[in-house]
Amino acid sequence: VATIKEVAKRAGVSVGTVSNVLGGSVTVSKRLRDRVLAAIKDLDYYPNQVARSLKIRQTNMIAVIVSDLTNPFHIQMVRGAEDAAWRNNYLPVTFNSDSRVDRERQVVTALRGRRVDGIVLLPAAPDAGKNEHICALKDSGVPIVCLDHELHGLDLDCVVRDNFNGALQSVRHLASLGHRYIALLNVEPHHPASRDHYLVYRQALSDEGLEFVDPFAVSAPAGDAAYLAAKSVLESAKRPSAFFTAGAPLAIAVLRALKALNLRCPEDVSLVTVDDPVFSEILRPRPTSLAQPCYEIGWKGVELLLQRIADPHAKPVRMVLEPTLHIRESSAAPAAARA
Amino acid sequence: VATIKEVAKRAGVSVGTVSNVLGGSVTVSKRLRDRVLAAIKDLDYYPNQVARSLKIRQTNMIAVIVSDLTNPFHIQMVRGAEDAAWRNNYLPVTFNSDSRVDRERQVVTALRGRRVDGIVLLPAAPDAGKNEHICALKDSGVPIVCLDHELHGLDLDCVVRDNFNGALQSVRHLASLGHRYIALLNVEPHHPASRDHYLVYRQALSDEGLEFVDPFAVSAPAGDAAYLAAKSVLESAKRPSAFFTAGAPLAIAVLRALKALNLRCPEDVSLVTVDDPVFSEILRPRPTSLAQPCYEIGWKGVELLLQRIADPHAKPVRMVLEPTLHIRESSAAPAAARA
DNA sequence: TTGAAAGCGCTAACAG
DNA sequence: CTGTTAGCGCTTTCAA
Repeated sequence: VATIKEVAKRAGVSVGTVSNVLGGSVTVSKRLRDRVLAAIKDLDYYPNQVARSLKIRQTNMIAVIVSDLTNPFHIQMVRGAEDAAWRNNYLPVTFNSDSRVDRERQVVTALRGRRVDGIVLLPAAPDAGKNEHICALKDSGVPIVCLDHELHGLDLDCVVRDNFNGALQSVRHLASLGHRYIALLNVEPHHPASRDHYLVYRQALSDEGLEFVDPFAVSAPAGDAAYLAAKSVLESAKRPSAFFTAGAPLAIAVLRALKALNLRCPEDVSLVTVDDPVFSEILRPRPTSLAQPCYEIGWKGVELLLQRIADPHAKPVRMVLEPTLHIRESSAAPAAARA
Repeated sequence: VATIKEVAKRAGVSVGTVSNVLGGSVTVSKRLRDRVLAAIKDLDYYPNQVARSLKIRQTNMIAVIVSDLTNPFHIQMVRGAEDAAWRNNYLPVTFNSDSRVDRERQVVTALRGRRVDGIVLLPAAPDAGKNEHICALKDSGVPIVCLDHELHGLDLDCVVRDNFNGALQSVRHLASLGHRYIALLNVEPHHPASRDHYLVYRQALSDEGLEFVDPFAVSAPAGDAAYLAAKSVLESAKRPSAFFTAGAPLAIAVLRALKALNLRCPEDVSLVTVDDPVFSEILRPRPTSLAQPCYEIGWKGVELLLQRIADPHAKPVRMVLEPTLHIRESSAAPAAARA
């Protein structure tokens, strides 16, 4: 591989001149510039960014770390972050901690040595107290912005989504359709968003003057447990005419339960769910759902990061992005209202 | 950020000594080593890998480029590649070309400057002739291995999957269950694997002495087109008792068609499909499917790459990995055989 | 404008 | 064993 010195020799100029045609602030005469360009082409020369990084003390790379590459939400964040980085002339390099704190630690350690200019991070352990490696990273002065979580006590820039307004919208949509009894199938109780969903659900019910029926608010991780939970709700004497579910796996569970009970959606029971980029495409009926601003989280995340790089001492920002309700086939007026 | 010089000063030794305790081949006396270690800890020193890379002329990074991060197959390849890289003390950095050749070109160009030690690549344009950037990359001496495709005329190491044995196994499985008429729902005709599937399907039928019925072999991209195609086959006077589908979206289409016609799976019609890591989990009945060795492709890809790095002049290797048939609920003996 | 030269932080001889 | 030093390839003063 050719070096700048070889290019200089072949063009009959000094290395300084080559460096200048390569983008220095100094202008080079057309005559020399042409010779240099020709030499570059002849030698198939690519400037060594490693050397350049060492000299200018920045790498022009930003790292994108997510905790679960198999999670479609995370993927969208990666895509958003990548696009924003490219657009700003940074090279996005992405890493997957695979939800393992030790792997995340490895990545972070490697990155420190590699001198990336900044990191957008979707943490592997958002709640647990095991984040000293992040803390050390921050203390060492590497700009970090946290995606989709706030790290307890770390005071980082972060961009998160608003679970409140979204869930509120969903329940209101159902209420405005005429539903009086709306059930909730929530994520497992210890999930970070679980409490939010529950609170907002109750809030929305009372806003709309609807009765809260305790056994209509259930939660389950996914799969058969969720199916059974949904089924039990639907078998109540006073069956709800609508369901709000906190995720696609849960929506699928409700759909299975409906089928098992010979009920139709949306004719007998309406459904609104937190969106999932994959399942929304294939579910029938097409689910009315709350699209999550994941791509935007990634995008805004690197924008925030770039600001932070530009001004390391600014006050940390907390940005919150709204989901959007997409009304599709799974929600309709209840049979009672239509009769 | 601390440098090796500062560490040396604080420990009262030379930089050479620090470098040696940091992993040089030379041994350092315990006394000095302890002082150095202490200084490193005090200063929170992380060796600058950029400088190191410049000096030793290798970065210890390998790049993983896939064309579609939203594709679960690609994700698994990334995971396999990452794990293999970490295990071999390389830092895997992954990139997503988003199926755009221009983005892939950007990535590849950036990587050349960055001097990654090697690249495993799932090309954005496996068939099209628009791969001079890959060609140039190869000519410049960067080790590359190609995943899941062979690049026309480029003579690279590659690791691909075997579509033959897998499809063969699938049809044989159905035949051994007693099915006499097995339909094929193939991917769209111009898809690279389409022809393979078709050929193997016919081969397998003739191996098993089964009749090939031309209208039973159909193809469609996905969604409603696939649904309609499946439905038309199932409405034939002499309906097949089993289906082999070339992917999860197609399997879903068959399932939808069965439901629409009031047929059950596997009681009325059996189904075997090429596996999909996501859908297999949620489909009911659980599909008998041909698991694709995607994780292994990624893993073996970097192993091959490491060999290539070790011996740049070895003859390129073409490694082919077999899928595995997982027998689940969607395949059973046909009603006729059970009666 | 152009060229010469001093490093960026690290490793690897080499000499002591 | 330890210290000194010459670069790795590039950018950036500083003189000419």
